[in-house]
Amino acid sequence: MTEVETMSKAEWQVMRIIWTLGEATSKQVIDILVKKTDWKAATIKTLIIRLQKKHFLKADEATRPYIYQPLIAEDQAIHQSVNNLFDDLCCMKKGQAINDLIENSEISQSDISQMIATLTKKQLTAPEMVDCNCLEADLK
Amino acid sequence: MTEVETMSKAEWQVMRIIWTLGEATSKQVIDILVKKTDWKAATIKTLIIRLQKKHFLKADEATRPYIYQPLIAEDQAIHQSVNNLFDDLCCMKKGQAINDLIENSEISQSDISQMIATLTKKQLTAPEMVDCNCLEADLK
DNA sequence: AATAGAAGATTACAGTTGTAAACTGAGAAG
DNA sequence: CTTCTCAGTTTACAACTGTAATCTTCTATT
Repeated sequence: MTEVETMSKAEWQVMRIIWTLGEATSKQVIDILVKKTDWKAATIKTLIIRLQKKHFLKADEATRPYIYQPLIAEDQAIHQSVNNLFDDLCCMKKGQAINDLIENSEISQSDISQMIATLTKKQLTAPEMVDCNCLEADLK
Repeated sequence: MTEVETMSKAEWQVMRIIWTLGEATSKQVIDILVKKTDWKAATIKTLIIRLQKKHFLKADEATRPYIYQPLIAEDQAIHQSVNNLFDDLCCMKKGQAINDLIENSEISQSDISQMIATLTKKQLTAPEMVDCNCLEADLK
């Protein structure tokens, strides 16, 4: 049962293009993705249609090559995806997972400063240990 | 085409139990997950079978209630899942995504210190800006 | 106006996933 | 030895995904 509509990996690639361009025609999306992947134009069209059905994208049908616009902000979509994944992890492992991510990602100076600030603040109230709840029934 | 076998969300829940216990019988897994979710025992059995087919789990069939053991380490599985997700994100957005994660996760003192250390080291060589490659063909 | 080419819509099809019932075999209980 | 029960195996089925071909309908061009 799909409580909340989710974006598949392939659909995500389409959204990235449109988020970055702000809005786009199918031709723009297709041109870029045909270079970037092995997909055929028809595949990309299918993805665009599915994204509309899922309400992640809408077509401005005023003019003829439709102009597709995102119905969800990139930041929000990222937040949802990342949270969706982290919700599955053992609480105890999240810190290590994030550290791993920091090590393996290219991050700008300003984002690093931001993170250090966030962490420094968090340090004031952080628990000595976080314990594993993998065997417990979900509260709530 | 599935280059690398992946674990579905439901399957992940089964693995969590077994990782945490080290090894387990199906009954142990079922008892815990029946409390934790709405799944029926049969559903959990299916998941165990699929995990075996995917080589994430093996059954020690020496004794009769089989004893299931993980064939992949939790840390490694987490690393793979997290990377798999982050590979889809716009490079420019990863820093913010990680920061968001830090804000929303419960993290222990020692993990925080570790992260600050990682970040401090990273600061020495981090770029001023990371730029978006969403519209570019994949290099490599 | 006739027509080609592009853009959008419809149909397709196999593999994965969520979800589970039904069946079977082996050990426990009588 | 027979029978019940539990664990393990098979089968099931719809939704979602990856992947795409085909069909239809505009729009621009001759």
